[in-house]
Amino acid sequence: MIDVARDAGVSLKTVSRVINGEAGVSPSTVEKVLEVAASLRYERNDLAASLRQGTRSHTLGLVIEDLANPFYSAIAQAVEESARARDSLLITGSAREDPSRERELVGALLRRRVDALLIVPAGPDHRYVAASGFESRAVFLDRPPAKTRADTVLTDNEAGSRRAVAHLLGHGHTRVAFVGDDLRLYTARGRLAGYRRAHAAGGLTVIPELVSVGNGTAESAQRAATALMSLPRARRPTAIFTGNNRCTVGTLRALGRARDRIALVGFDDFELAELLAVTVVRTDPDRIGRLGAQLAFERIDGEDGKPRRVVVTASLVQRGSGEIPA
Amino acid sequence: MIDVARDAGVSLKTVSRVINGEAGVSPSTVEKVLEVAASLRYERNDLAASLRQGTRSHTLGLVIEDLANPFYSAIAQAVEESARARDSLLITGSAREDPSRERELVGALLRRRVDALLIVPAGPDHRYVAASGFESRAVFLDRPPAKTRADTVLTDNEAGSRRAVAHLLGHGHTRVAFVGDDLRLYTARGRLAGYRRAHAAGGLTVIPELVSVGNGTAESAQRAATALMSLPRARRPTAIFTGNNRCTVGTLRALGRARDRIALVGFDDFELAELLAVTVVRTDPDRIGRLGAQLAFERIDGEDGKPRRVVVTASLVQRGSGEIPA
DNA sequence: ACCCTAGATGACAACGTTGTCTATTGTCAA
DNA sequence: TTGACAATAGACAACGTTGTCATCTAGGGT
Repeated sequence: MIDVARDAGVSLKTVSRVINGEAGVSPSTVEKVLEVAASLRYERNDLAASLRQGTRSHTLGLVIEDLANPFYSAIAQAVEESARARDSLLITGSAREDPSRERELVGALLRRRVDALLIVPAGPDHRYVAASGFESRAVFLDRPPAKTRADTVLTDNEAGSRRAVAHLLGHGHTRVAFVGDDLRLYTARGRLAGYRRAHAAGGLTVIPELVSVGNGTAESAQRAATALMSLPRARRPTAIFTGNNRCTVGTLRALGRARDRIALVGFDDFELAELLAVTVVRTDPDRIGRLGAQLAFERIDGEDGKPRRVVVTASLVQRGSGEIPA
Repeated sequence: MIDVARDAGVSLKTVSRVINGEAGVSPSTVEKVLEVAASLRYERNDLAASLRQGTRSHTLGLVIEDLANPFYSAIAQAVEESARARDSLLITGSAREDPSRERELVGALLRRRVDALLIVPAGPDHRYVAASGFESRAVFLDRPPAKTRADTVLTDNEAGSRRAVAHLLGHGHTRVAFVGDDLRLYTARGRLAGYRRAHAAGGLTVIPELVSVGNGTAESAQRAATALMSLPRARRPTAIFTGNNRCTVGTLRALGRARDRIALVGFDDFELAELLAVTVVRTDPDRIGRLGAQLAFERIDGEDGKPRRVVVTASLVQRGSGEIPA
């Protein structure tokens, strides 16, 4: 900018005014400055500007589990879209279910002075966010913060799951298996709780050997489903409820040709579910991302009330696999 | 930092030294400073630091088509992973095939002084990147830059596509349809070219009515495939080659139950392709992202040779759908 | 001729860091 | 005792902006 000022024969401040479109500069000066700026390929340094202004960096930070998982990338896409609508850029990092990685990422984003932070939490303790004093500008997505209070956007896991399992029970199944994720995950716990609640509501008891909990990979779900299908016929499930998209994929792989005989409802929609005729409980990552960004921007705009919690409902989408009778 | 200095009774510079782990500070001073820093919840301002240092911002910019498309989100994930390995953060934006959006994003990233830029280009002209003087730190992914030279990582679309179509021809098909994307896309052109080359190599002429080009959505591919299937039997294709993952999905939807009678090979692998027994030409977005990041960091590290071009091969993965005879 | 005002412009400090250089110690060898 | 040197610490400027305030000019009203 100083070069532009020199070449245009004006002061630094005048160039600043022109670049930022401020009033109070004569048209002829504006023209001259813009000309010189263009010829010098001048690009304003936004880092310096936001340092000087001290307030906004026009940047949002997003810490997510895994950008390659369609559920999370849909969230990221929605957040990015919302950020752009507010002239902000998005810095993204994947924590991969590793609490220390989550924490490092959060630290890096804070040091980079993001205006707000959206987090799909992996860790068992988020007091460190509060300790940094940033909890009022943090929004937790898909899972609540632990040992800390902050804005949160969640899916109604339990209700969605209850509905799915009730749907299966309604088709006459009495041996409905659960293939879910590690119970350290909030979402996994909620979904298992819904599974239990549906059983209770239907007057059935949960059969322990039909409940299996994996480690979050499609492979572990595949192994679990294979094991279930290898049970003696009398103990074998006639329906399976899967706890998330990876579990559903793994289970589908395990079922193979048996798909037509086993009822299946999965949590999370996925791209080809329609083609595979898989009945699912549809979560809405786009909505989660958008609502999260909205809460974040409200905080940025000065909202300083108590932590808020928004719950997004999950609805059953019938496509055939969940309607196979017992 | 100034507060820490005051409270610890030392100079600003000493605090800076402690925070950055520089040598030449007595252990007792280090301890005192760290104590005060912790009690004040001090977090270094990386923006100010990189402004002062002037060299690196430890940030990579990524402009991608659509974060929600698994192909691109896999690229993003790979780039983010590589960035982290070099202590950098990733700023991502989706251009959604809109050249002006691409350009805005690039501008925003340059103003934010990213160390390098990775772009999946949407526009028909990238001279603006060269005009900004940043072309030596730009890496183009999946598609080459237009009217400009810069580092590029591409898939070998033509060879992959040739292999796929030759595979179909090898199974006796003589009426192989092409369901592809808008030919303004580099990848779409390369894939169509491979389709033609395979025909030429097999001594066949391309049948115009079997070549359809959509607008990039799964829906347009679905319509195209439906139209193909509605042709009178004698003119109907016995095999279809689809130009990317969205085209494959759309075509699968259109085929529905007819899937068992029509051979199909798709370009791009997708998560459930295995389950659906779809033969594909597998592209490697993870590799593209990693190689792109590698080129970018080499430039950051001072490499200033000519623009480089890396080509990633695409290999045929047989799963059944491509092996249905004519 | 005088003052006043509005418009245009500039000088300067500040944002939060760090690089460079200098000052102050204390230690050791000659 | 002196000088040399290392270890430690601080002063100051600078990175590229922008907010605040001051200055300057021209024009208008009296």
